[in-house]
Amino acid sequence: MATGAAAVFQKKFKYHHGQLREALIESALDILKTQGIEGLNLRALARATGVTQAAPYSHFRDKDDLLAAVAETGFQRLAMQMVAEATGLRHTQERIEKLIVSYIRFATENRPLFQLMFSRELAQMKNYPTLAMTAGKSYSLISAALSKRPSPAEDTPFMTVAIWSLCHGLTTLIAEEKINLQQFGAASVEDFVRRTVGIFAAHLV
Amino acid sequence: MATGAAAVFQKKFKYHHGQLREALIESALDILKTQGIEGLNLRALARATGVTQAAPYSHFRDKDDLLAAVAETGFQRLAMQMVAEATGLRHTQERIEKLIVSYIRFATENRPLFQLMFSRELAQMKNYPTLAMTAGKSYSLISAALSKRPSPAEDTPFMTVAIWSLCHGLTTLIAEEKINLQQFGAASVEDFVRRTVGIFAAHLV
DNA sequence: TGTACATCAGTGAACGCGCGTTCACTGATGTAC
DNA sequence: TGTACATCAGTGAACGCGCGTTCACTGATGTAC
Repeated sequence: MATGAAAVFQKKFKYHHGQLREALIESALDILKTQGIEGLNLRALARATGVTQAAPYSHFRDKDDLLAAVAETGFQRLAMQMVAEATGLRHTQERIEKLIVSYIRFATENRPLFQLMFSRELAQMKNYPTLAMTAGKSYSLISAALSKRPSPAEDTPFMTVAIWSLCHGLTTLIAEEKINLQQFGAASVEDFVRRTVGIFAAHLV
Repeated sequence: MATGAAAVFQKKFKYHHGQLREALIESALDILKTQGIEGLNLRALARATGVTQAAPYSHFRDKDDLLAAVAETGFQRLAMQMVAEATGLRHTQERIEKLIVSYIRFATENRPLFQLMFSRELAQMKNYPTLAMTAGKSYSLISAALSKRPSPAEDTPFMTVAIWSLCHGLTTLIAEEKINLQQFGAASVEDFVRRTVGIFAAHLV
């Protein structure tokens, strides 16, 4: 069942798996990709990882615990992707645009994972402090880009929420197909974001 | 179980209810308010409406059908509230601000309903054309307000998505408690929105 | 270097419940004559 | 105006399955001596 990266972790013929925790997370990401959130249940997950359905309980307290770990991996990768794609861009507007484009790309290319990351199931999990921290990384990237402007104004906090909300709003609406890029005659996501964020240009110095 | 408005529709002692469809939707809204989405299942719903658990099937094909109807009611009320609160405001910026404030208020005061309206369960329902139409009403309100500017510029379409995304993004982030208004030293939602939307001011003429 | 033993990751099977849905029925309503 | 009958909204009971979780167990691993 599991394909690609997850297969690496499958050592079917050893009784002790060795890195089952990582393998489970990887399989979960696979399942999300191919079957969506609805397809992600512990039994299917165990099956895909080549292990009994009780085995995950050696590594995760319950399903929530596992979902939290999967989501956290998602947030980490999202932040890493944003950092990687925006390296070298020091001009504020360019950098902000790239960060947003990266955010949108991540969401559209990993839609079920993104849905999980912002699902209400996960929002209820107050007991996962590292999750909240990791989730804050992408916000920090945008926040940092804005506060390093040559002439930061006193409206910077509001500018930051505005850009952040714009980023997240655009992304969810695009990912859920409530905004259709083609209708705007935009050549690409880059183009679309440039023209949308451009409206803030005066404030981006 | 059902309280308030829903109670009106409860006629426990008549075999034929008479307006069960409306009563079910009303009870569903009650349940959402008190128990959240997780608490909304057909059995509990029937119980709250004072009817057997098979009764709803005379009015709704299946659970999805019912959820769609509930969500549609939500979209209708949202749009109505926005219209009502923004009546008389003709200055573009004022009107936009009021529409956004109204949107945010609706979401925070009807959080589970709002969650349902934008849930992935609902997003999958392509077979409910009236639902999609009703869902578009609040977008139309913002779009209309912007296109009626004295000097509409050619960036109006992008302006519209930007404002719309800002509106929806702010709202979800506030409703899911990922943005905390107090941290911004904003006196009220109105104040917060004014200062956030204010950043677009130059473009709002 | 080999043996005894604690540890614990994984097995296999079963529990149990929440919940959507179905089915044969019954009671109320309204319309034709 | 009263009676026969079709219609259909609601009843009561049961089906069934997906899925999280538990439990007594077993096989592998590593450490002390």
